[in-house]
Amino acid sequence: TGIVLVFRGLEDGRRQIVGVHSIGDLCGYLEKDGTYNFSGVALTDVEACSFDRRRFDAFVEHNPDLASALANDMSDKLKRAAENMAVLGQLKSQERVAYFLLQLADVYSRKIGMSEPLQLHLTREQIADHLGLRLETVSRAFSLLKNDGLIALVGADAVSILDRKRLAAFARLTAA
Amino acid sequence: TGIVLVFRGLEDGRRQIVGVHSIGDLCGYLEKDGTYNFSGVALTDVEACSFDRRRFDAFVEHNPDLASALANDMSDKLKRAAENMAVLGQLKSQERVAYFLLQLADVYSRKIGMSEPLQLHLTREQIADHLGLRLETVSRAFSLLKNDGLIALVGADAVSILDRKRLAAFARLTAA
DNA sequence: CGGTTAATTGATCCTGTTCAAACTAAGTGG
DNA sequence: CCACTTAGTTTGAACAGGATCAATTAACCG
Repeated sequence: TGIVLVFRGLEDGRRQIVGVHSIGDLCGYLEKDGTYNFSGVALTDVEACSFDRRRFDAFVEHNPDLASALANDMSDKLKRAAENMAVLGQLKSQERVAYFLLQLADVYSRKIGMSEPLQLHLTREQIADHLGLRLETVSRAFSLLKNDGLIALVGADAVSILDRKRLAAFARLTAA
Repeated sequence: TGIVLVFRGLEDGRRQIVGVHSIGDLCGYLEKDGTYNFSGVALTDVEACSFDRRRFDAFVEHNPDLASALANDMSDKLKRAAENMAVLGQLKSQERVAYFLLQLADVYSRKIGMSEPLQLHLTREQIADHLGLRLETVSRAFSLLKNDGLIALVGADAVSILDRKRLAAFARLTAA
């Protein structure tokens, strides 16, 4: 349970949030050698299960079903990662924010049965780090989308999607 | 053998190159369902082996070594993908180009024993699509790096790295 | 050698950054 | 209960890095 942010940081403080892990996600099991290339922060209280690497691998080896589930998970992460590259490389600020919201809505509806309005759990700055923008730009994007009637801001940490269709059209790549 | 570009395209022509596959790489084996989310172009003549999906999976199941090799490959791709996100999200044009060159040099030295000067095999536009820039910006970045004495341009499709140290310092994230 | 494609360079414009100020919401202690 | 603090958000104005448009130059090939 809980939400964990995985990110890559540069020495000068810039950082890129690389994944948002929540309930049921595998996390950090990808390092073969001892090195961790990414850092994580818990945003909420987190409950996690940890496994001994060797024993886990051994167990997987004898459970083809689990192995293929893991492979699927990886392949899914990879797909998502590639998608995010397209977002970071091609989309402009408002498109990125629109995409982010749809992605989030998708995760929520899949993990927990749809909660409207959408709880962000992330500050503007964290969203910005995720999307390769500055917090001010994210804030402006929210305002613009609100003025266009696509979303509504509920407090500072929640959003309602008012016009999903148009929002999706806005985020050229459809999330899911 | 050969070089394949994997990319994600939007309807309006923008596209993000998501991976550069060359000799020995697995390619496109990640789709569990029938859907392909990414496209590929062969830059050079390509020789590839294709396998029947079912039989391949079955074979993997009985070869733990192969299975773990595949898992390693995936995990490596994932690491690289996350790294690229940081590049796309945080670095500025010249840093991206510097990173790209180091990454390329690394691949070459690993796959083929170091070939100096570095053969790009990509047009400025393809590099731009890879780095989330425009071809003009890439060209300017090359020029600037050249004027700073970090690299030398050999014809239009090859580059010599003159000062690897400083170049690496320039690309805040070290490739490899 | 001429013709074609890609690369370079220049000038202008626009998006997002940066710096700064004002505003909001949620605590905290008197 | 209310003034005061603090962290986060919103908004504004000036600036900068890339994008875009356009023209020139270089490399390649028949």
